Amino acid sequence: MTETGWKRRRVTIKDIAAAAKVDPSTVTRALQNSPRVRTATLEKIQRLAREMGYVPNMAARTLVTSRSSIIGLVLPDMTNPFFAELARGIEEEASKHSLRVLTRNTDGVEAAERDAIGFFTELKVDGLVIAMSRSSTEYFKTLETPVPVVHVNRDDLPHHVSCDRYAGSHQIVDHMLKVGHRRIALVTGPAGPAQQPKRTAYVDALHAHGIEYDPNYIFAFNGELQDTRRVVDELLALEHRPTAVFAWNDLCALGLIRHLSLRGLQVPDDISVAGHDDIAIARFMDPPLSTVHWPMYELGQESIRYLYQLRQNLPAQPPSIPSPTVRLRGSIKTLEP
Amino acid sequence: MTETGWKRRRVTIKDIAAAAKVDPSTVTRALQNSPRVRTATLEKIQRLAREMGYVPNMAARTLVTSRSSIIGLVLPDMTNPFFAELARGIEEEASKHSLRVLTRNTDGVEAAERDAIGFFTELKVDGLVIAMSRSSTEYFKTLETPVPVVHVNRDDLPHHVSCDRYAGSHQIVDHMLKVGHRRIALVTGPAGPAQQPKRTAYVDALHAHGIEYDPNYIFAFNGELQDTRRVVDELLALEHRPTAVFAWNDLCALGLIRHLSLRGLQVPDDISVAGHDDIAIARFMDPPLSTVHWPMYELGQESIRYLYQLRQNLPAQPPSIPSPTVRLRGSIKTLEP
DNA sequence: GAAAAAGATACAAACGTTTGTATTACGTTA
DNA sequence: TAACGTAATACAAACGTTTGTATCTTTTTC
Repeated sequence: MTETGWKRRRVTIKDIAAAAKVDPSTVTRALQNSPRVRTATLEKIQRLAREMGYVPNMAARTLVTSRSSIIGLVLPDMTNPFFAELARGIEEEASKHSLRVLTRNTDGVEAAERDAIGFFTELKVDGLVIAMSRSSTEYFKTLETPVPVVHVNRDDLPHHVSCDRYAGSHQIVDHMLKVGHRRIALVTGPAGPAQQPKRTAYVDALHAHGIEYDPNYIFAFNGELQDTRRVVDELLALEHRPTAVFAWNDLCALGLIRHLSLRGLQVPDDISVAGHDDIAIARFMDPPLSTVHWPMYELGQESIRYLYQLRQNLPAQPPSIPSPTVRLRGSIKTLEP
Repeated sequence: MTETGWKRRRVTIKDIAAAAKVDPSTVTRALQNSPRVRTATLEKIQRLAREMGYVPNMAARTLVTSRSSIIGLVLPDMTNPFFAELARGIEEEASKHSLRVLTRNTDGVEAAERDAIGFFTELKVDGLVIAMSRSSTEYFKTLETPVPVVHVNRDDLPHHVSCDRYAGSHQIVDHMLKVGHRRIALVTGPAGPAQQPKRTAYVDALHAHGIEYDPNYIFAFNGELQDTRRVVDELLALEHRPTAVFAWNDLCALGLIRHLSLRGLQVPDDISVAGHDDIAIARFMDPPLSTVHWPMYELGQESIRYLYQLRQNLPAQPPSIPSPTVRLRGSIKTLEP
């Protein structure tokens, strides 16, 4: 008749109630520090709960309150450092509000995204953070979730957290122009809300320096790292090879640098490269990557704060995130003036 | 009296029961394709459920069945590509069993780890995958979780999924020796189960080539990327500078290469570097990193399969994962013989 | 054609909380 | 000291499922 190894029943509120000779409802209230219960009783109950190793049953609680203290996070791929950073920001901030985060990857597939949203509503999450979704504006407009939703990097949707897509890109292209580059290639990524502002910034910056933009210097990158090889091939096939490239993002820049190197071109001596996002490894690349710092971690934090306000029907206004800034490191070369 | 915008009550099993003129219990059974209900009824109910937009209430289900279809994942930091890969493997495999994955980061802090485990039990997860935990063997041995636990990369614990820590390391050091290196430095990481096997493999490989290992060539790296700078400084301060370095992991290698470069040493021409883990960007580094491929994705998958067996009390034996293999790329130079 | 077997469905309790309301106990005031 | 207000606690219903058992039908068997 040994004690250990017995799969003993979990201790519930009723057990505590019995031990304290009190009604279960009183236990609940004591546990949430309600002023309705006398201090002495409250303390006794809390002590008992601790001693007996009480651990609340979330399911039961959720059933009656229909809130789960879970917030759902939908993103393309957390393996991508860019999103991983977001996830950390969200998690950190969520834990301050004692909210938990459940993450689903969608690989940018719209169906997966909708499925994830379905799952989360089923789970009665307290809120939803959706990052970089591919789904259409219409879909979200008609979507009736019983919970608040905050979108990250989707300026076109009602409740979003984002920052200036134009400014950073403009600034870094402008910088390249200022240090003497005249032929600058732009590598664009898969269609999405980030597409247009970057392109406009690029064109504008060129114009401001009296340069007409040349469509031949714009390359479409499909988002897969391997695809950078093709881009490099095309880029080097140009009659007047660009002296600088503004890459879709840092990962893209990484791939470009790699394949340029394979083709015998050193960055930045033979060609300059700028990235976007400033993922953690950017500064450890060789050469360290000059890039636009996109504050994913902070965006994550803000999205939770925003959600939190929304949740209690506060008159929440979209948080304002400072404009992204340019981080100059070693991958852009100053040309002779 | 418009329809839209009304916050209408969620449809429950009872609603369907009413609509189908049948008992709720029959609806439940129909929904889980029980043979106890007549085919005609079953189809009617399922159709109704679809039409009425029924979505099950997880909380209620969990309350009565005490299973949540959620499995908890505890890892140090999903921002780290190494663990991100694991998470994807787990998620992918879990979704095949229609299990969902909830992730918590612990930053390698033991307290955070225990808290996470507590939270997950509270949530009544169906299983727990714990990766690279710092907590002591004793803790886990005495830990009484009501759910099965699988450890990733913890060969010392009862239920684990891992692969040969010795083989890959031995192989890559052996390779460096074979191509002519004689002074090979080892960079070790923070204490953990991976520590000893790597070191032993290193020492053994040296011995096999008739070389006595020199403690001065072993460097302790604290796991923070910035710390690689110090390591490089110490390394270069050596009287007889090593011609090759076996780094703790790929990220460490990245940092080392970076700081070596800052000090004017090119990899692999001036010094060779080998990594460990083979994270996604390893092949895109400059030079592409020679490393030991550690199959985190597969380990993730296996951990779920294992968990699944454990969960139904099958006589589950730890899955066997093939030994990690060496991926030779450009970061190890062949010296003159 | 009656009894037995099987098939289909209904009943009811349970899971562990939370919360609005009812009740009791205790001071306070007139 | 009776009436009252308030503080503390108890009662009971509800949340939406699941599941063992009971009941009612239909089919099979002799």
